[in-house]
Amino acid sequence: MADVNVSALPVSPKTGGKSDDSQGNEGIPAVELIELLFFAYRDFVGDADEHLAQLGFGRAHHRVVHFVSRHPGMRVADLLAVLKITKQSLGRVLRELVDHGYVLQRAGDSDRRERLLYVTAKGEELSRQLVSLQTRRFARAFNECGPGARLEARKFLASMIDPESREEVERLIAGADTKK
Amino acid sequence: MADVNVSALPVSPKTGGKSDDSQGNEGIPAVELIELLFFAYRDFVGDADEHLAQLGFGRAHHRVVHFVSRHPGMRVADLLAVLKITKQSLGRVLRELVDHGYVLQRAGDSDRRERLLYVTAKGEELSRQLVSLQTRRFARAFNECGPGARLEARKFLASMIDPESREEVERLIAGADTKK
DNA sequence: CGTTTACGTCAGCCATATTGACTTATTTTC
DNA sequence: GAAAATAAGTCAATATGGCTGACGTAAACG
Repeated sequence: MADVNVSALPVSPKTGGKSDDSQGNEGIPAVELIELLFFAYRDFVGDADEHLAQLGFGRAHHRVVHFVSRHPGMRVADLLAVLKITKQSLGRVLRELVDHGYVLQRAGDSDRRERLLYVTAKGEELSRQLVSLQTRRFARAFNECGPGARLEARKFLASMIDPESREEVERLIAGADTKK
Repeated sequence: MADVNVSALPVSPKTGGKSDDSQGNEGIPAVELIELLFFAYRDFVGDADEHLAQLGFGRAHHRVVHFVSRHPGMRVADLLAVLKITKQSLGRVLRELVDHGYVLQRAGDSDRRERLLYVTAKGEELSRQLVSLQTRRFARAFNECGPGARLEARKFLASMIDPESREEVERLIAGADTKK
C-alpha cells in the first residue's frame, strides 16, 4: 500500500533554463538544500518522536526536558526566552512533566518568586536517551561523510542561525549559565 | 547563582564529563550539533513563516505550494506520500490554496479519477519568493563558511536522512529537472 | 458485472501554539 | 511603608495542523 509511485512525477515544464544562478554555488541549487534540510530535520526529530510517544509526551516535552537538563536551575523566564513560546503554552507541558516526576521546581535562593527548574534522575535519564538517539544519527552521518565533516557541519549550522541570535545560542550550547 | 545544592539535582552533562568527546568526534560533542540544528532549522523556517503569515497561511500551505511548484502535475496521492500526512489533513490546506487561486486541479488525461495538481502564476510567484528567502540564508551561510562548504553541507544533510528514504528523496529533489 | 482505486468529505479528537485578563507572591522603588 | 514592578501561575477562548473512522462517488480494472 505504501509504495507510492513517486517516480511517476512528470517532468517540470516550467524551467526556461535551470535558473538557479550557476555562479559560485558549486553546482548545487539552493532548492536542493532547502528540501534536504526539510527531510533531514524531519527524520532527525522523528527519532525522538517515537520514543516520546510511548511516554505520552510530544516535542514540547522534549525541548523542556532537554534544556532543563542542560541548564539545571534555569528560571521559567529563561526557558521561555530560549523556546520563544508563551508562558501559557509552557504551562501545561511543564505541569505534566512535574506531575510525572521528570522535572522539579524550587524557589530561588535570593529571589523566592523564581521557580528554578531541575530535572529529576528520571528526567535526566529521559534526556540522556533522547540525546543518545540523535547522537547516533549524527555519528552515522559523519561516518559516511568522512573526516572533517563534523567540523564543517558545525560551522554550517551555526552560520544558518540569525546573526543576531548567534552569540546567545553559542553561549547556550557552550553550557553557560542562562542567568544574569 | 545556579549552584544550589539540591540533592536530586542532576549533574550537568558538561560538568559530568563530556562523555563523548574523546573518540573521533573532532572535539565537537553531539549535543552541540543537536542544539545547533534545532536553532538553525527554527530560523530557517522562520524566514518563510513571516511571509506566509501575512497571507494567512502556515507551514502546511508552504509545503504544498513548494512541492506542487517543483513537481507540476503531481497526483494528490504523490503529495500525501511526500508529506507523510493523511488526506484529511491535506484536504483543508489544499482547498484553501485552490480557493485563493494558488493551486489548481485538473483531471488526469489517461485516468480521469486523478486530480493532478498545478500551481497558478500566483502560486508560482509565492513559491519563488519563499525559495528566494531561504536561498539567501544559505548563500549567507556558505559565504561565511568558505569554499567547499556547500558541497559538504549537501553531503551532510543527505546523510542525516533515513537510509531507507534517501533514494526516494534524492529522486524527488532531482525529480522535476531530470526525470523522464 | 463486481472490485479496487483515487479522491473527497463529514465528524470528532488531540497537541501545541496563540492572546488577553487576572491572581498570588515577592521584590524593588519612591 | 505604600506603591509599583516582577516572576510565575491560571482561566478562557481561539487557531493550526495533525489524527482516526466512516462513508460517498466516480472511474478504472479484470
